[in-house]
Amino acid sequence: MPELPEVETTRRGLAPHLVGHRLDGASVRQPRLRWPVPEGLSSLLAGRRVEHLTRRGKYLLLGVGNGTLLIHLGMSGSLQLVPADTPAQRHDHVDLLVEGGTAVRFTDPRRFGAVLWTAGAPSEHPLLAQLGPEPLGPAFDGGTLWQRARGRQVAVKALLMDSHVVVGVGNIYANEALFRSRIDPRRAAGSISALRFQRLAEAVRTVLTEAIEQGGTTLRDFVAGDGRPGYFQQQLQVYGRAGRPCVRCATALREVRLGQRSSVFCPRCQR
DNA sequence: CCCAAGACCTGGCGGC
DNA sequence: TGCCGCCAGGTCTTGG
Repeated sequence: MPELPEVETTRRGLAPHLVGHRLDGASVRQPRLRWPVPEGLSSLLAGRRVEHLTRRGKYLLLGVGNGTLLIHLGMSGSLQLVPADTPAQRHDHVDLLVEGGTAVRFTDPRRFGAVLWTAGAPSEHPLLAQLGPEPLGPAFDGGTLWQRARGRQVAVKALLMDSHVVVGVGNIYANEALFRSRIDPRRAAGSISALRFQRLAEAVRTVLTEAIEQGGTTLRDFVAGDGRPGYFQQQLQVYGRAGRPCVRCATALREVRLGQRSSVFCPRCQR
């Protein structure tokens, strides 16, 4: 489900209901996520006021004073605001209880997501410390991509999806950004010119920005924290369109697998 | 260091 | 209808 725009959409939906509010604790029904949910989570949170809800890559960071709750949605995770007495379904693993009777409910059928706690600086947490720049921040441009690509044989699409190179670009938006910048996803990263990386970085920026503006991409049942669906799916030009005509030249779009991920591209427009 | 594949999970779909 | 294999928005870990 979630790439950066979906995580950001979730963050924006939840922030007004969390920041400045006090937590009553947490209810953990299934602690076995990607990593175990910390024991004693509820007492760490109980009575604390939420200071901020921010995002680093695809991680949500909930700051509560004595530490930070790190939440990753994995492939199938979502967060929704519900009345705290709403009966839990099979995959509703964790509730963050907000003073006044609401809960932020973490649901994740595949359990690739994570709910972790760090008492120190989040940026020093092992999972965050090695992350590349934010694609919408000032540290990301074609130059950083080109630098990281030098001498590398990996497919440019794999490089783009490497969170140590740049965070937040998952399979959907990698496909879309490569189409927009007319780069063949299979190209060896090190063989691409600085100018073309400039165009790629620009495409990453615009496609993510547009997706955030439209509330993310709704696939299956993604909904933001406030329960509204995203509308970006209608804007996808290649993802999920294998065999259908290219929007630019009408050539049938091709699908190949790169690093076990489906990659769709126009064999004529993308070189 | 670089790269590909495996691992972790569940659910939905197409095909037989 | 039932079963089987494959696919899915992520990313850490392992092995060559």
